[in-house]
Amino acid sequence: MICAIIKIMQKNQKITLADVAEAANVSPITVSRALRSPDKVSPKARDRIERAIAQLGYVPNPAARALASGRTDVIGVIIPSVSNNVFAEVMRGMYDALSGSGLTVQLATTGYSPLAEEHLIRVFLTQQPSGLILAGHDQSPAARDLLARANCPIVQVMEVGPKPIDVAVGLSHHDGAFLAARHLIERGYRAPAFLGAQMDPRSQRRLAGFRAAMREAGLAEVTQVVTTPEPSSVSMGCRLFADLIAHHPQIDAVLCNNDDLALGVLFEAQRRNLSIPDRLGICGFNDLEMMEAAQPPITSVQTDRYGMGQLAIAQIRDRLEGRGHPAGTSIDLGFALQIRDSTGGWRG
Amino acid sequence: MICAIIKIMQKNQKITLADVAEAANVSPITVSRALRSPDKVSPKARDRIERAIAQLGYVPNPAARALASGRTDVIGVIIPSVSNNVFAEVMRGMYDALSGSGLTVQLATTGYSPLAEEHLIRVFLTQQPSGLILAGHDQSPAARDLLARANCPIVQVMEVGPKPIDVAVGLSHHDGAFLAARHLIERGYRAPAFLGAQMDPRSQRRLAGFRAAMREAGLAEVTQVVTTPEPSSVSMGCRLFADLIAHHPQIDAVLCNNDDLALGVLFEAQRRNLSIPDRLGICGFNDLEMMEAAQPPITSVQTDRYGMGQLAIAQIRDRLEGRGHPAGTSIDLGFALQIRDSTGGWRG
DNA sequence: CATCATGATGACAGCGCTGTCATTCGTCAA
DNA sequence: TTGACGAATGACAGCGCTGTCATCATGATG
Repeated sequence: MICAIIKIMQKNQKITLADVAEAANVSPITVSRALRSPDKVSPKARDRIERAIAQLGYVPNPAARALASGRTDVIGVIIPSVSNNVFAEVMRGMYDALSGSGLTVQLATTGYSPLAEEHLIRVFLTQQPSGLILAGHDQSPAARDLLARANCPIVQVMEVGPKPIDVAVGLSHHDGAFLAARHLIERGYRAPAFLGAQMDPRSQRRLAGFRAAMREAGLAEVTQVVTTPEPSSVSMGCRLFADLIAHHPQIDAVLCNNDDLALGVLFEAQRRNLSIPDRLGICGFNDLEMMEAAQPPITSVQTDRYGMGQLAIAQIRDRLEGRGHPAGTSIDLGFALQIRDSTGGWRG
Repeated sequence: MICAIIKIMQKNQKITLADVAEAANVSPITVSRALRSPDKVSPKARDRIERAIAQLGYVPNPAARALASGRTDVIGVIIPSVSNNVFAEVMRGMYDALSGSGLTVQLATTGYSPLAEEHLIRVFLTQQPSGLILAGHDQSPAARDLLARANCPIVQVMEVGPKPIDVAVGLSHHDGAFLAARHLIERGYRAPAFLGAQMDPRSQRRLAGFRAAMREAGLAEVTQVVTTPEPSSVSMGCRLFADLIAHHPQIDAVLCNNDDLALGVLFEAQRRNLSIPDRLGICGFNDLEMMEAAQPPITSVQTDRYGMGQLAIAQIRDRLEGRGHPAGTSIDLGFALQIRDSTGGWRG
């Protein structure tokens, strides 16, 4: 075996499965099997093969594997944007859940364009992916059509909705915002406003939840809503709030579409010496780590973004192994309103 | 052509290059050429081929392409962690620079482990990538060895250092921190401290820059340094600062390893009613968007993370087209100290 | 001892595309 | 009209691996 290995190394070329086979003195197909389903190869052969692989530093060629098998071991992930820190946590969950699976994530971004999403879905699907992960439920009809025909697990993350294409993992943004808005009302705020940037579908549903709570409380009339299609940021929170308070000084609380905005509102309110939570209540969405650290700590709707990513990958892995939830399942990870000082704190 | 297309569609199978060829009434190889180098195909044929591609919805199979050509159109990107918001901006720059190139990014994370990095480099390199992007200059000797032998462009991002493997795009973290520390001294702070979490090599160099400035000012004796290997976060900033001020109440300024920590320091100082910038100066690193929005706005060392990502991809694209900088080039994107109220503000 | 089931292994072809040549065709100068 | 030349196109083989089926050795069974 040693001399076989030396001979092969001397070729100084890419090490292929055939080289490993030669070194281990078996046929290529046996090496392939040892890699794919080790239990179908005798321990003796397996041992020799493993040793040969280690000594030659063999790494399988995924292109050849994909071509021959028609599968790719690639999970396509289509999200609106990489710089949205909400997705960063989701991605982290995915990468962690991937480990040891031989699967790879292929990330693509739509820039919040449904057409771009449709195109990416089309491209991914022709590539025979092991799975597809999409953000949200608002795929175009054509895209849903493509996806319905797909023969790989499809997970919609971020949100649960009425009709998952296959499996959905997320939460109800409507309900989260509804609960947060109701909390503001319970705390005695009588003129809450909604601040939103980058009004994607999930933001729209949060807004709807806010409105529903206001209607319920008979406050629909006094409610103010300020939104912008521009990306969300802390400075945007400052600007939107400055705009809001300039035109509607009677506002006494703000439900923010996300935590970046909430932090901006906090800063801007501090600049204007509006005392929090007495003069102004602030509530965010997502509960980024910094909400609790802020001064005062900011109330927010906690979402399990890391868990969403993890679970999405886990679902696909389960499916590939014949387990997992059936098509049509929604997994609601829920949310938890984290009540902090910015809305008056916890009153047992 | 129409009836050829109908015939092909009826097979209801994957559309291959051969199908396109049949529909366009040319040989497969001509279709391949039309895709790869359109100028080598007559306009007439090209037109028919393009029409056939559109009507059939043909998408090339990258696995087959990779196998046949020995190239993959994949750029491997190896970074420590996806949840570090510094890398999010870099990634955004990369994705933007990728558009229209047919190239794809394959992201992998090391979890700050040099061994994991070495393994990933090995795996990526055997895959014949179009390029490789690495974070920093601290690859293991074995990894550098592998990389030196690689026959694809390699870009080290985040940092410029003495001996780039191929091309480096970044800045001097030492100098950035040095300048920031000197600024604190110029502002009259006489007992500055350094706060650091997740002390990766770049953080170490920032610390070195801080120390150099302190020595220069003859303040090495009074200097305090608090670090932790744990991940950086706003709450970690609160905790580290609480720890620091408890043991060393004489501290009058803090240079933070990054902006998360700086924000945490701001919040914690506010909780303790330490007035900023009079009782305490705060300086961050990276200049995340929220630094300017904070109350008071926080001084920070601005870095062009988006530009780094963009330039890294642009370098690889240039190289693939035979242009671009020669091996051994370092591109220093520099930094800019953004002086704000948290260190006393700008004094012309 | 013959028969069969079982597990282990191998031969063969082909996945979809592209590199390398060879061939065809039209065009122009001699 | 002929030959030479370049542009356009095609034939062929093979990239590295795996699915399918066939083969072989082994031990269990009656």
